[in-house]
Amino acid sequence: MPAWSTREIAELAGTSLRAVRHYHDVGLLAEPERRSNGYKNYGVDHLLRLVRIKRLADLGFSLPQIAAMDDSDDHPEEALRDLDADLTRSIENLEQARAEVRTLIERAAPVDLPVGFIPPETAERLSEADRALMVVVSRVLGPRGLRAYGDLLRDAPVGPIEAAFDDLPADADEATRQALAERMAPRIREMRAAHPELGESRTDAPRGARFADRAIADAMVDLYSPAQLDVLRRAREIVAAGTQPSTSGSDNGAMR
Amino acid sequence: MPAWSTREIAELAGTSLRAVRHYHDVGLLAEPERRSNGYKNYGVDHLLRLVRIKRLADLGFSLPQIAAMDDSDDHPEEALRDLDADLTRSIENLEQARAEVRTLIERAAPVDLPVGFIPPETAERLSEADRALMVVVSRVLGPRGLRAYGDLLRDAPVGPIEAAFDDLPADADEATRQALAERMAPRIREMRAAHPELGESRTDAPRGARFADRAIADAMVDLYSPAQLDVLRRAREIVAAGTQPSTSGSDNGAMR
DNA sequence: TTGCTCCTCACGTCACGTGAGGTGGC
DNA sequence: TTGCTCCTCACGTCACGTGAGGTGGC
Repeated sequence: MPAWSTREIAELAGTSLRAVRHYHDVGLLAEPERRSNGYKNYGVDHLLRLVRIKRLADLGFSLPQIAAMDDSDDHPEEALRDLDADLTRSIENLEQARAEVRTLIERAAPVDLPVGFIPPETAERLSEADRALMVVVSRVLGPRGLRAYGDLLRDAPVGPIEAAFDDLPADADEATRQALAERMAPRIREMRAAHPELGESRTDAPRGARFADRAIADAMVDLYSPAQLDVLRRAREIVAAGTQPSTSGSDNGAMR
Repeated sequence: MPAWSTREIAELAGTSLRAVRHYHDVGLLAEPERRSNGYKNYGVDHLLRLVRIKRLADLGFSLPQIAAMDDSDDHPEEALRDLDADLTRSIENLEQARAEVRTLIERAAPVDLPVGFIPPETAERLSEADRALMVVVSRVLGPRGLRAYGDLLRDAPVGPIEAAFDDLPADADEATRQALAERMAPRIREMRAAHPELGESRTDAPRGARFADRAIADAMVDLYSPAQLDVLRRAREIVAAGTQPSTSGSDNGAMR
């Protein structure tokens, strides 16, 4: 008469002691007879069942799936095909993640910006505030709007005007701000001309153009100093004064 | 001033409401100021942090790993390489499982027997008891012993003698059992001659030859009827009487 | 008497999901 | 007053891991 202890069948089946008890708890494995001292006494039937459970679990079946299978069914074909599909899905998801991770490594790209949104060289020359703003923009715009902003950023000039804006002191006086605004206005005009699609960049925003506008405006208030915001406002006014009044709402000044 | 509600940043970041609260609970995300009514009021800084958490989590980092990262580090190269290795390991494990599942499907093989132990045609012609015994044997022997038994099973004859053994009534009388034993003895002799490696099949048993012997013997007691066991015993006696006494211990009668 | 094995609770893990029960703003 | 949103517990999920505290056999 076979007389295996819990530890023995566990080792025979290649599982842990706790796993055997867990299978008892969830009703996957019947409890065996006890000896007079209360010790469990497992037989061949338990080992067979346990080996089957362990095998199916190793293949990737969940315990409820194993419980639902007919124990006498040697070859549960449908369940196997379903499992194959599940495994394939899982593998694809992990491979997708790994591909992204490898892209990040190879291109030394920042993890925060969505891959492919803007090239790493572009990301590198952006100020902290600009990059933060880009993250907000990337969450709030639809794919079309995102592409428009990405293109804009890629072509964005980087020179003394931009540096002056980035480094503008919080207490810059009237004259300084007005002067900077006047230097920036032509730039904004150029960018809008080069990227007419920006006007419709918020039409496919997932949560609506209004929400996107407010989010971007709010973010700018948070990310730029009052002096910088004042310069942007002045520059937009100059641009507006020199052209037809825009019929679409605010536009946040075509990137600075 | 930005003023997003919990639901709003959750949707902006593409996470669930509960996830945001969970990140608060585990200290990954600071709680924002409250309005007078106790509602949370999130700002751009929270959104940036949340987007980063979500992004890293999607790539496969655990929350503790994310917590351990320097938030100002744009490109945590070492962590990315570690993650790449982790993902590769996970993918390999799943691919291994999928390969086994596909082998099972293609060859319509029974799930209980280890792949490659015996070919499916062989498995198909075994009796219930024999297959159960094989499962026990497969858990108790080492690779060398397993191979020996696999070879033995593959070559095992299937004819009237085996059928007579399988169908032996539990109340078969003396004469019947003795007659069957005499017919089986030559078969056993042949099998032992053809598979001399069987004598050492238990030398690489992971838990020791004694344990393996006892387990197999116990299993046979469970799986065969007393009449069948009696026939095996008689057949082994006949074999032993016609040959030199074996120096190695019991051998469970070379498969049945 | 001393180790060693076995037993039964029962909490911990991981990243949230899912109500329960209550309150504030329109 | 009626929905709708927000809030805070707090238990559930999944497959066990890991002690805690106690007992039996040599």
